[in-house]
Amino acid sequence: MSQRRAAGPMGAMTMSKQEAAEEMELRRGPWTLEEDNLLMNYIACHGEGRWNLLARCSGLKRTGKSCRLRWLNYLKPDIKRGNLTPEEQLLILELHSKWGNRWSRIAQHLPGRTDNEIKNYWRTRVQKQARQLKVDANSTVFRDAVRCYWMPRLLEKMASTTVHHAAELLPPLHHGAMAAASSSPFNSHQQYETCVPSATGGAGNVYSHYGPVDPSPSTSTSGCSTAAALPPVPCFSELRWDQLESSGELDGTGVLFDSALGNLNLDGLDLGPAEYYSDSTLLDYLNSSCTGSAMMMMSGGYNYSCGGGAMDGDHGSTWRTDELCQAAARKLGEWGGGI
DNA sequence: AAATCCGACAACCGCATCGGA
DNA sequence: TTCCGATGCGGTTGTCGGATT
Repeated sequence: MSQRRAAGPMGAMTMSKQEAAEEMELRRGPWTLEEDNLLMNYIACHGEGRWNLLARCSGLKRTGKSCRLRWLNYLKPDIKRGNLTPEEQLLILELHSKWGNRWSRIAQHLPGRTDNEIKNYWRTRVQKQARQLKVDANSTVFRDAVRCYWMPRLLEKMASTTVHHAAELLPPLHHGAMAAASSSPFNSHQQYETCVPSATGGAGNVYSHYGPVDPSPSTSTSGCSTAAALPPVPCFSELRWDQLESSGELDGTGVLFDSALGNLNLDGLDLGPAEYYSDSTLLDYLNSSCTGSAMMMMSGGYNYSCGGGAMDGDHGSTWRTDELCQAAARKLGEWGGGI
């Protein structure tokens, strides 16, 4: 890394010779192993804090600020390295929705993770998705998208990596995250009934509904809460969306797949390429026994809806996998419809 | 094989706040 | 009460390494 100087040439000219000399000696950029050892040894002997004093007395040619940052973000023994787990990601999404960019506050709830790490995660992963969706990451619309899609996916990941009920393994705050995920407007059967578009309206649309994720472990017998019970599912992209003919008309709330554009829409908002949602599934929620689950797919005259108790497909199936077709039919049977 | 692009993350900067003199 | 140094926080930048062209 280059050894940048804090002040430009003109700034240096205004310094005293001594100040300039001191400034010249200050190191910047990546820390060396020797510097790390110096810092760790000093803190081992004298403890944390008093960073400017530390910087002066330790022999490090760094600012106190730089020493503090290096220690807190990298050298501190309880720092957790490696990728964020789905649990941690879920917690970040939930806490950020509550507190915004209060990184240090969020970090307090993720032991071993630093505010810097969380901030970087948000900027590189979450904001990237927002950019792709052409929405502001702090907008209500994006937060809803996170709650409706991202959180359920993380819950699925969590469930797939544990043999126990996910909720039982999580600290209380995670229940909040689950509740947020489950409170999606698409995750309540009651709400669904009021928001689902007409099965015969808007030809060419695909509506999907993510099944509820019950925050309460005690209600797992309903089948709604046990993400762990969801079967392995084929990739969403296997559905060959590109073969669906769509007018793109959206009626009511839900998820629209506009196959003409290849994008998903949420309540009229362009959510970007369908592939982005590839590992989420219409299918797993259809396969789940949750009664609140619902999905609608309307494409070029092939109109299906699940969850409202009706499903018609007079023009034949446009489902692109046998699994999805079977699951839809099964779900439809449960709800009293017919394919 | 070289050049370019891009994601990830460490580090820096400016500002706000705190606390002691 | 005011001043000033120390510390904390969030935004931004720079660098590195892997992927892609």
